[in-house]
Amino acid sequence: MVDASKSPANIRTVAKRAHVSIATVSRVMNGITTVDSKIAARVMKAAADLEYTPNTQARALVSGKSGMIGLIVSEITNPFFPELIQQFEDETVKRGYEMLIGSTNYSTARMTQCIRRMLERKVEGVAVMTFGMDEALLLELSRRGIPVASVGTPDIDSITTIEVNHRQGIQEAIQHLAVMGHRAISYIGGSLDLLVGRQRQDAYIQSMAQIGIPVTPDQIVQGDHTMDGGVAAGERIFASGSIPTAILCYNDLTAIGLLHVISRHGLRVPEDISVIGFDDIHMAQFTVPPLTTIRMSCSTLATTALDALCLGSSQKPPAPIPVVPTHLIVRQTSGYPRQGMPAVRTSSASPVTV
Amino acid sequence: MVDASKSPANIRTVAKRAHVSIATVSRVMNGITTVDSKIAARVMKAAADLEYTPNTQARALVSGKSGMIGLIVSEITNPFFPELIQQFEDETVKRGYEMLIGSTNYSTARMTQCIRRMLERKVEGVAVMTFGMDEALLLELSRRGIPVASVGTPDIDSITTIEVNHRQGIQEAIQHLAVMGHRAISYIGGSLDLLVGRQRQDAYIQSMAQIGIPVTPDQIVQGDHTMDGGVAAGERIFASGSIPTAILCYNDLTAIGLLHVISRHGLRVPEDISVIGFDDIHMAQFTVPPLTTIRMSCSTLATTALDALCLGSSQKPPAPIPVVPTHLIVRQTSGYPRQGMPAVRTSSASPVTV
DNA sequence: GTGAAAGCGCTAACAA
DNA sequence: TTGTTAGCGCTTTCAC
Repeated sequence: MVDASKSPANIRTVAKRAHVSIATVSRVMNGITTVDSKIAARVMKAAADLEYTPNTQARALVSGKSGMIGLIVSEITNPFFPELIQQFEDETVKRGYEMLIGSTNYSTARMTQCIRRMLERKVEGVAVMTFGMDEALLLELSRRGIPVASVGTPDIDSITTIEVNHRQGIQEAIQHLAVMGHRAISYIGGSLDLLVGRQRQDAYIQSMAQIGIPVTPDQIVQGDHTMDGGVAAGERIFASGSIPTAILCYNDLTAIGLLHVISRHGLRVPEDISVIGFDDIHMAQFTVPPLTTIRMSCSTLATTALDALCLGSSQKPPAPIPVVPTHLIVRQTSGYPRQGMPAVRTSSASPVTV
Repeated sequence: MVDASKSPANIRTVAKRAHVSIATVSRVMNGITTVDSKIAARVMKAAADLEYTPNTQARALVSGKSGMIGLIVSEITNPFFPELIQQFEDETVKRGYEMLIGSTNYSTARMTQCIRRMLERKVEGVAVMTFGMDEALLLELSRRGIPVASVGTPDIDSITTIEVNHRQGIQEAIQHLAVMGHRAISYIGGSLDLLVGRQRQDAYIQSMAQIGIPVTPDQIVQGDHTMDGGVAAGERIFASGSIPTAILCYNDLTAIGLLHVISRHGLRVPEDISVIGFDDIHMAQFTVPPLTTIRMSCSTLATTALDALCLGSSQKPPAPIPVVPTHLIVRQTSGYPRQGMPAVRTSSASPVTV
């Protein structure tokens, strides 16, 4: 053991101590097997004694590989993303990479900044999990030779698209509701600026058509993928006076906001209104009552993206578009509708008379 | 505009195009003002034309500064941490750094790995927000000359400790309950392996003593800072048969799990049981009913830690220990207790008549 | 005010 | 199998 308070050991120090050349040290540290095992052992010991860790910067500089993978998410405060990030971190570290994370908060300025940071740090690949992103920015990356895997991007040759089959889960949800007798099923959407916002809304409309109910505009309420947005949308529905028997939400956060509003208005879930979310964040199991929702597996998303980035392998495969499935998870916010319109209860908060 | 698909521009390319030396380019890129403004402009233009971005690796190699700050958190899936990370990201980027994140998941192996990664990447400082961490690991960092700011670490000279005044918020909570007439106030704790777990529990015990109620062992139930832990602890309380009129929880996640259990048992919050959390995660505003909780400001935590890392300034100040306050936020899970024990209701589903 | 040149710590040709 | 050496792209003296 050595006093490491002085400048840390470098490859030369180790070489000297092991009585070999720096090339040999380099080989040993990189697991090149053509080194005599005796010598290798000596080098390892010297490295250990000196607490030597290879300088990543130098290694990156000469090899041109930074050993970092970028992950761009929309907002880290939406619990879905931390769960995704967690998976990502595990996977990247497992593959010997470092994860560089960036969040866009739906702002173009931040997206641009994110991309610039990724470029500067010379990431070896970028996974874009924003579910909708300025195409030009993505092209900027791939134009510079950086592999990009992005969910729900329009067809661009140089970018690996990962499809999420939103349709499937939403269809299951609508049918689940229809089977129980729901007809008045509204939808609180996410931003239509995001591709995923449009996709989920389309899926809702089509699934409704499939059960023979054409959607009217007033059945679609605009949300913004936050709990606050869910609250606002919920309030608008209550204010409209025509309360559906079931509401499908763009995501779980929206649903949680909605549950909050419903409770405030003294109605009960699912007796008065059924609520279905999307994402199946962990929290969904613990809402009151536990949230029926559509699961999108974030571990699948993470591994798919990382695989698509083709790390290790030399070239991208001809890429059959990977598709991530979604499925309905039935918990307790969905149930049989009452006959007719839900009765509004008198409540301490704010009685609504319909 | 130039075809960037070929190898990216470097400092030499730019120098050539601007008809200057690489030293001058370097000066311009680093904002050294001794450069003739005409020349500087020419360099800027050349750089822009070539879409030149300085190579961070090379810069790091020669300067010995990586431009990265490490942030170590316990678990990214506890919403408190993403909120903290968000603040951190904003702050580090604002200060011109990159954030390298690591999560320990309370596992020593992962902590070790985290530290190693930070060391390898030559971070210029590490903020440890795990609220309890192997001291040796922290020393390892500071022994190598890396500034460390850590919350709730025992006195170590080389490490900046950030204190959180858990006591204050918990005292406010207990008094808030006491004033309303609660006497039977239980506590669902976090892991006592974590310093913060011990601190909060002590604060609970002392605050109870302050209102004249010595805590008996059965009033403290062990949780594990997760929603599942909250559920389990709640179930144990119900199973014990002696149900308190109020329960203080180690954190909001625990409280959310507890709310879930209470609802399942057909009791009402706060009429039957008052519940108080800790952290004030954003979600706390949207639970049903909205959660009374103790706020620990994560932006304060982030900026305090970053300031403590003394980035930019040359040396650490003599460091009066920074203290982050906590405060009670009263929402709707706390209220007046009923007289006597809460009545246990027959079913979870059926309407509650009050 | 500007340029030439010496490295930062490492990898990868190439030699031996 | 091992060693020598030439850079990777940049910052930073030190001359001019």
